[in-house]
Amino acid sequence: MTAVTRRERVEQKERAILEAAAEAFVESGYDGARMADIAKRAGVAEGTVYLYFKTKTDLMRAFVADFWGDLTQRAEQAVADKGETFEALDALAAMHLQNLIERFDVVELTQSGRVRRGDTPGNREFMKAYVAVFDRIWRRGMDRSELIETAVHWQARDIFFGSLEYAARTIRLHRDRTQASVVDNLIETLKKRYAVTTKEKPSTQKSERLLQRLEAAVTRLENTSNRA
Amino acid sequence: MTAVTRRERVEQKERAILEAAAEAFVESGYDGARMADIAKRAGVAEGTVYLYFKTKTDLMRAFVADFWGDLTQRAEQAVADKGETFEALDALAAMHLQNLIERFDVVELTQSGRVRRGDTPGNREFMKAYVAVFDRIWRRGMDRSELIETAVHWQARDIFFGSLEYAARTIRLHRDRTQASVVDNLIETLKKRYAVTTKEKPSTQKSERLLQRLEAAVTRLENTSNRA
DNA sequence: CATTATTTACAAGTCAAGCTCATTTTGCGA
DNA sequence: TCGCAAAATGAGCTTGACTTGTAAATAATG
Repeated sequence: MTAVTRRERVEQKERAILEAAAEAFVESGYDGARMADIAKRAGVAEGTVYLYFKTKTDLMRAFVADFWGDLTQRAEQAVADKGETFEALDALAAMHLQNLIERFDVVELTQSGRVRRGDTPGNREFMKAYVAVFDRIWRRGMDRSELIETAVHWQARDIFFGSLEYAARTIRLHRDRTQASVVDNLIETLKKRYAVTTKEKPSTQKSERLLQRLEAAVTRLENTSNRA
Repeated sequence: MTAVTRRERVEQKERAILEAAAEAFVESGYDGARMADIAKRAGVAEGTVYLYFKTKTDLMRAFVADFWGDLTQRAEQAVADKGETFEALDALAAMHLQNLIERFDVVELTQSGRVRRGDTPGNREFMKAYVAVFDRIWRRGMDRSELIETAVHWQARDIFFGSLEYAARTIRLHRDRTQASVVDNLIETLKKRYAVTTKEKPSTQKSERLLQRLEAAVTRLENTSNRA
C-alpha cells in the first residue's frame, strides 16, 4: 500500500486524483464537477491537484484517454479469435454498442471536450487507437477478398461508428429497443453493401456464357431456316 | 426600423440579443462567449439580457432551436419535389451533409448542450422537427412498398444520420474527401439493404425461366438440324 | 547526525464571469 | 402634466477555477 520510492508515491497520488476525478465527472458531468470536491475525494489539498494536472480540462483529458485505452483493450480481445471479417465486425459492434450504452456519460464527455476556441480538442484523438481495431479488420478483409474491391474504407468506418453511436442514444431513450437487433441490422447492411458474394458472380457468369451460346445458336438457326 | 407598439419593440430587442448571442457563440463557442460581450453587441445592459433569457444556457438553447428550425425548412424544400423514396433520401442526405460541414460549430454546440446533471439536455429535442422530414419520407416509402416490409424505421434512421455526422467530421479533417461520394455510398447502402427490388427479383426469376425455355428449344432445334 | 537544499503539499487569496437586485428611466393612459 | 407600471440599468454578489506565499517532508551534503 504505502509505496517506498518517490516515483511510486507520486504515481500513487496521481492515480488517486484521477480516480477521484473520474467519480466526480461521471456523477456530475464536466461542469458539475468541482475541483474542490475532487481534491477532497483524493484526500489532498486543492492546490495539490494542480501540481499533477495543469487545468481541469487536462484532468478530464487524462480521464477520457484512460477510458478509451481500456475500451481498446477490450475491443482487441473481443475481436481476437474471430476469423471471418463480418464475424469480427459483429463482435466489435456488439462490444462497442454495449459500452456506448453503459458509459454514455463518458462518451458525451469525450465529445464535448471543452474547447476554448483555438486549441484542438482532439475529440477523436482518444479514439484513434480504438478505431484502429476496426481498420485492422477491414484491411484484412480486403486482403482476403472478403470485401469488394470498390469499398471505401473510411466511408464504411463512418457508417459503422456513426450508426452505432446514434443507435446507442436511441436505445437509451427507448429501453425496449434491443442492442442485438441493431448489431444484426448493421452487419447485414454492411454485408449487403460490401461483402464479396462468391455465389452470385459465378452464377451470372454462367448464365452469360449460356446466353452467348444461345444467341450464337439462334443466329445460326435463323440463317439456315432463312436460306431454306 | 423603429417599431411602434410595445410588443414590437420587445420582440425586436429579443431578436437583437439572440443575434448578438449567435455571433458570439459561433465565434468563441459556448464557454468562450461572454454575457457582457453579448449584451454590448446587442446594445443593451448586461442585466437586460436576463430579462429576455433566464440563463446563458437558455440563450444558447434558443439559438440552437432557431438554427434547426431553419434547417428544417430547407430540408423540406429540398425534398418537396422528389417523388421516389431514395431520390428524396438522396436530396435530404446531400442537404444535411452540406449543412453539417458548413455549420459544424453549431452542431457541436447542439450536442454539447451544457448539462448540469439532472436536466435533459434535449440533444435531439431541437432535431425532432428536422428528423421528422426523414420519417415522412420513410413512412411514405413503406406505404408505397418501395421499402421492404421488414425494414426497421429507427435503425435505418440511425444509420442515415449517424453515418452522415461522422462523415462530416471526417470530411472536415480531410478536405480531399468528397461529399458527393459519401451521399452516393450511403444511398447505395440503404438501397441494397432496404429497397424493394421489384425489377430484379422477378426479372431474374422470369429471365431464368425464359433461359430454360430457350435452352430447351435450341437444344431441340440443334438436334433436329444435326439430324438433317 | 545536523544542516542545507529541493521537492511536495497546503490553503488562503485572486480573479473572472454568470447572475441578482435596488434604483432609475421610459412610455402610456388619464 | 402627472402617476404608475413596465423595462432597463450596472454596481455588486457569488461561485469556482486557478495562483501563490508559506510550511512540511524528503533528499543531499559534510
